[in-house]
Amino acid sequence: MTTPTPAPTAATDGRRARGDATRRRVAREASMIATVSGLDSITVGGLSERTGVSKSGILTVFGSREAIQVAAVAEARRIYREVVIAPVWDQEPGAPRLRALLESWVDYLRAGVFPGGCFIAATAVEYGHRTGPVAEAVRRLKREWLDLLEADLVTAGSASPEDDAFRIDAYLTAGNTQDQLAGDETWAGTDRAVRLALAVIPD
Amino acid sequence: MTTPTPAPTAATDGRRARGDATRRRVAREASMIATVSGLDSITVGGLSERTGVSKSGILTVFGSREAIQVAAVAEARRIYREVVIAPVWDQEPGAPRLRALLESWVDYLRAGVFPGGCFIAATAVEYGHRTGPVAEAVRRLKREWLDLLEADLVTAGSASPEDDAFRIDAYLTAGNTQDQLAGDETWAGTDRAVRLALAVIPD
DNA sequence: GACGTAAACGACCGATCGGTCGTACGCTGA
DNA sequence: TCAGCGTACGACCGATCGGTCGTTTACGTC
Repeated sequence: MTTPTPAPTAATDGRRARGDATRRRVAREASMIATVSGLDSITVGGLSERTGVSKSGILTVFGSREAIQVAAVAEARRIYREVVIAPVWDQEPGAPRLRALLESWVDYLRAGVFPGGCFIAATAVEYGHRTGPVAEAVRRLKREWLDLLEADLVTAGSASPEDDAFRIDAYLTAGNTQDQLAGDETWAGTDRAVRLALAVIPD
Repeated sequence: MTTPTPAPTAATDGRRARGDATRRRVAREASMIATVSGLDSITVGGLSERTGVSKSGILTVFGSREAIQVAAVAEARRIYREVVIAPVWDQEPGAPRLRALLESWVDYLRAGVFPGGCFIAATAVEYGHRTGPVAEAVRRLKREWLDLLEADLVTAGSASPEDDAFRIDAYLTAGNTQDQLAGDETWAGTDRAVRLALAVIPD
């Protein structure tokens, strides 16, 4: 929040400083809603209530509801990279970084960064078979995550990196779902997921 | 309200034959919609268009939208038991039945029984952290499936049936999601899932 | 064949949806 | 200082949402 907006698309032009702040606030809230009720349940009126920005104010900045959904995915990606990936990126690539990544991921879940658990897990299923900009953004996000796992698995000397990335992702996703379903705070699902995922990593 | 609630287990009472037929037709269509767009996107108007039954006609039989969603889960469970489980139930319990179950599951996906892939995978995430009758029905369905796997894993002599049921379910769910995301008809995700799942089964 | 009741219908309700429009405010560069 | 543009607002729009109500249809029972 203190970073001087290294925004990917948003203009760093001083004239847009005010709008960018609103953009991010709304997009951030939208990403929160998405993990709880899905990207589809994002409504302009709902965002207006939560953020205090008027409906028309939100729509002047984003243009359409679909643009809000795309921005929500982008913001979730930004948060994900900041909270999960960045803290472990200085670790030695391969098995050590993978192990650190798993710990970081479970921390991110327990910290309640997103109120509805893992953003990717929540949206990948929902928009799996749809078309359009939102679906594409979701697809890209999931693909990016799997590629990240696979790259470090290659470095770690995995005999079948693609299979192993699939397995690790499957465990984490299933663990997240189980914890969401159970509703309790024991994190039994993610605990099991990380334990099984660690067994996949070579060495 | 004073909803008639024509019994959860469809009455065989002759007087209700007509209503039951409509009930099933609508519930079936609702379950199809749920796999594609989620249980939340079930609308009375949409069901009316697809089935030809009027909006008020649907609501006189079900009473409320929530009742339709619950019925959709129940109908999906019925279909699932009929298409996936029943055909392999005569197999020898344990490893043989588990292997047959995996093949049956992948057949059920490729046959396009549900247009949006696996019903359980689609709904478990969506209603994971909610409360109410619909969420409870979804939870029960998922629990039932995991228990089914675990029971046969115990018979098969698994050293840790709970872990192994978790792993098999995780693979299948992730495979389903991957195929939905890819959109192609190669079934690469479910192929991989079944292959990895088979490796989990003892013997 | 008459009767009773579940089933199905069309019309209609208030609420909310995404989105438009005209206007007012405030910051920035000239 | 002032013009210009990005930002934000309230009011309003047609469409659609879940649901209600009174009436009509169709079927099973006697």
